[in-house]
Amino acid sequence: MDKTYQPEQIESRWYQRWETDNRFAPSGEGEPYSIMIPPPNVTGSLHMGHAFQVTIMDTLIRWRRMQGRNTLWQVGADHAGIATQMLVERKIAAEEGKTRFDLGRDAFIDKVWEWKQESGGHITRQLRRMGASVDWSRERFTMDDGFYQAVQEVFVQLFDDDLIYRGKRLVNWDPTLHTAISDLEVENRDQQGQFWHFRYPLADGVTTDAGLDHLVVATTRPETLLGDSGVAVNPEDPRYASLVGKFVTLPLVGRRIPIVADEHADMDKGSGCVKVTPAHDFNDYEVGRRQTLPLINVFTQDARILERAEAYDIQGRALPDIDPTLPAKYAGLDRFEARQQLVADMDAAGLLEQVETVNNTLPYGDRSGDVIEPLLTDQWFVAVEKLARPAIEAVENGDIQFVPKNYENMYFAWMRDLQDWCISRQLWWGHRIPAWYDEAGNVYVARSEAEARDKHGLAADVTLTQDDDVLDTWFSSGLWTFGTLGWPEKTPELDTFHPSSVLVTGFDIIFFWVARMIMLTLKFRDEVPFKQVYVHGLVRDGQGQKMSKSKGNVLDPIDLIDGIALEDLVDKRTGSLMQPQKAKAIAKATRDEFAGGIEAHGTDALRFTFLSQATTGRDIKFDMGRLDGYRNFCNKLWNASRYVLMNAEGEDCGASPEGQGGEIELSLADRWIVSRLQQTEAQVTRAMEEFRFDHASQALYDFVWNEYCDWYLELSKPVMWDDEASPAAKRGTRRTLVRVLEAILRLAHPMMPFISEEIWQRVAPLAGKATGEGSESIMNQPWPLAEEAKVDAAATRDIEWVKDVIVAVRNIRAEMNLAPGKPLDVLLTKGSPGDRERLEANRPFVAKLAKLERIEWLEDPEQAPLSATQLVGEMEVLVPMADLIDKDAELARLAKEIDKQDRLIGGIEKKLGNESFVAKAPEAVVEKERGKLADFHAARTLLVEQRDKIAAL
RNA sequence: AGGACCAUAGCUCAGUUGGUUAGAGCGCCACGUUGACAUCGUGGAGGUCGGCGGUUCAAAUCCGCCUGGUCCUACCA
Repeated sequence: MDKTYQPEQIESRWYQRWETDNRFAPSGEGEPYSIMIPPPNVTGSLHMGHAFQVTIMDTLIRWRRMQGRNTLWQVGADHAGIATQMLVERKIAAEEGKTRFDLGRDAFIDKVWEWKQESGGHITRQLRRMGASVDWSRERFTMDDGFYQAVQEVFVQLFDDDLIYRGKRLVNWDPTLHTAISDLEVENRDQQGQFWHFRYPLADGVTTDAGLDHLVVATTRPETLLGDSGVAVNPEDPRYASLVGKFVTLPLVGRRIPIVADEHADMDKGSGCVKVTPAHDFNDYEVGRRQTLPLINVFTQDARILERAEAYDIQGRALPDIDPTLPAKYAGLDRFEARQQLVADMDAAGLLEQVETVNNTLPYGDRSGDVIEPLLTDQWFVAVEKLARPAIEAVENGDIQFVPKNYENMYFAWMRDLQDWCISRQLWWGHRIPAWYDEAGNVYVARSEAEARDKHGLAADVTLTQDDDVLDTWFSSGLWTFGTLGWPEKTPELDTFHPSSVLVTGFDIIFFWVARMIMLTLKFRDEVPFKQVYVHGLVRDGQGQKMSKSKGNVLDPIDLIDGIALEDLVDKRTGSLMQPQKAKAIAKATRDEFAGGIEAHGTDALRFTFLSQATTGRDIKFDMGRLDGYRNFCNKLWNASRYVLMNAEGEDCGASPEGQGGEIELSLADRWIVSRLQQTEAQVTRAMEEFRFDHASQALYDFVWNEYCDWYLELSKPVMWDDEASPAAKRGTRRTLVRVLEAILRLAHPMMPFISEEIWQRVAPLAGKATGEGSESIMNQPWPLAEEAKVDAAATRDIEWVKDVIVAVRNIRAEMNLAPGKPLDVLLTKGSPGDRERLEANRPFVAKLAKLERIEWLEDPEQAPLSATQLVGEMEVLVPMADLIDKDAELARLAKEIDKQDRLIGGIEKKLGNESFVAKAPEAVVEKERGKLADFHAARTLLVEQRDKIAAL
């Protein structure tokens, strides 16, 4: 083995080997356990969030596989409609200077598939680098033929059950992408805006109670004035009661529009009058519905002003009686240009009463970054109410459990207030909606054109045209858990692996994805998609900032694994910025934070870092310090293994149960470490069951470093290196060294798959685990099971005593400034017979680890020479110090120590002096306090004696 | 406006059902290269657990209020 741990040399090799050996596929034996990967965008690349999520899933899968479960980790990718289409559009614009319209639908879709072929492998290669033990043979894509069949089936059935309908509705329209988007894809951003107060003249010579000939309405969106179809006042508002039913003349347009009473108008805001534009505002849409006002659309799909308005009733029927005339000067103007022009015109007409500056929020499309426009369009919707009810119940009754549980509230809150889901998108890349129209505009929904004709008895000469729209990406990913397993076919995989065991996901897509999966799966499978949802937090940078390209604080998991030079990192972060002026600041921040670039840490260290930071549901601030620390941990494990192999390879390790070479004798240390191993196994298993990966990793780390390496390996040296140790003792220690290490590796494997496999291959044969020509892998070894019978409380107490004595001597060395390597003589006194037995049983260990030349009992404590002292229980450890003591320094130190004991004693005496404490606290607690008091007193007495001795010098 | 979560050492975080001399890693200080590891070893310094009040024999832990931070939902005509 190399002297230092070199992750890059072992990681790629092992992953290939596992894959070739087909170790990721389900075993076909044992209780099923399955995880469906949240499908990443097919053209995307792996970011820190993926890496974190993949680590958790892989740890669960490897752990369950070792437990003998029949595990399936289903892998695949999402076609990601909008994101992918935008990407390819940008690409062809850059490379060929063309738009998708230049190419046409079919040619454009071919381009997208080409791009998928080219770049689709990127993220799968990165998943391999993370060590993800997914079953590649079952890889799926949401645009596969089979998956498309599932999507169609669901659409048609929902339509037949009246759960899908088509209608002209107000939707969130993205004027850049020319498509509807769902509420969830809208991002609300705070802005400073203006608030214009306009005068709307009253028609027919009517005046207000105050004698004015106009009403004042205010708006942040003057351009929508063109589409106003009424003015609302509150029904309770006495100021305007007489005006309800009268009309105003819409300025600049000249349309007569009614004054209606509606609770939407707030008496306390502004004038109490509000303009109503049902075709361009969601609230006004509702007012329009209640008051049967016409919907007057004045925008094109680019959000430019129409030449002639389009008027509809709430059912979407055209209203030919409404005069569609709009002032010609606005036609074709962009909404923001129109706004300026309109305000200027209102001002010129003397109708602008006031302009205020206000803070408001504006809706932005999360993909395009453009301001979203509520626009009246024909769209397909899922009626969610009926689907939501069982989905809520499934969580209420525990069929689905969220971990951590508080996300259930978030889920309920959203599900209780669900709007119908707009599923059509005016895109080309996606699942085309299986609906056909005849020339009269009648719609036929079916699995194919042929089926549509058949179902509705349409003659062959009737021309049918398929709907141009595609489905929301989340519609197809909502079928992920069963669509990947072959539904609508009846497959054995569906029977075996559905419902899946646990969904591992971020809280940000509970609404987008989790909720919709639950609804659709319950509807079509009549069972839940997964039994548990483990919700993890967001991976943020070291300062707690969200990682984003525009902030230039993104870390690439692959760079943490392989390392990256500073200049390359700077280039990566400052290249292709939307706002190039930020490049300088980003470059500086990067140089400051990563002066030497980023070293290679390896996948195992990265995974371990994620796991150690994976506390329940909280966001994690990614800590480079911990990454370094866990890389060091890998190195520690590596070197501990080198030590073990050095001592065990080619030797008799007592591998066979009978012992190959004869008797086996286990030392105290051997029994102790085996005992602690059982406890660690139980701890790690329990933590995994509770999804507490931080506790699991911590327990392993502590055991390996602080017990196995720091103590056990040191305690093994006297046996391994001492010629006087018996062959049976050497055999016992070798056997323990090897077996405990072998168990450690299995315990570590789900968290650190590569290093554990690499070392295990060398260690397993020595531990009696035959590997048959290297065909075995740690992946398929049994998960370590704690054996209660091997827990040895007496050995633990004895080792604690040995450690205490050694630490006492080390303390004295440090306090007295004695060189760590200088051999010392030590006296023990005031001990019990038990102390003497322990010393005799462990003398070589104490001597070796504390670097002592001699250890002697002092029968008469009164005879003690001037010494530095430490207490181990009742027993005193003395290091004679005659000439070496700095009297003043030592007196000062002792005074401080005595002071500390006094404080402790004072605290406990106060407690014990409190009658209600003694009366009400449990007996055990009181006893414990008494015990502590005695210990503190003993320590104090010793310190005082020592002080008096030194003072007398 | 409503709700959720968070506040513990310089930094990143643990701390089950109230009872610990409040922990870990990194960083810091001192000392140390003879045989697994300087990606290391030994020892150490560093915290009135955001503030105030309450419940209790006992509060980092339970309750209330306040402050600061993050996020979600809604509203802003």
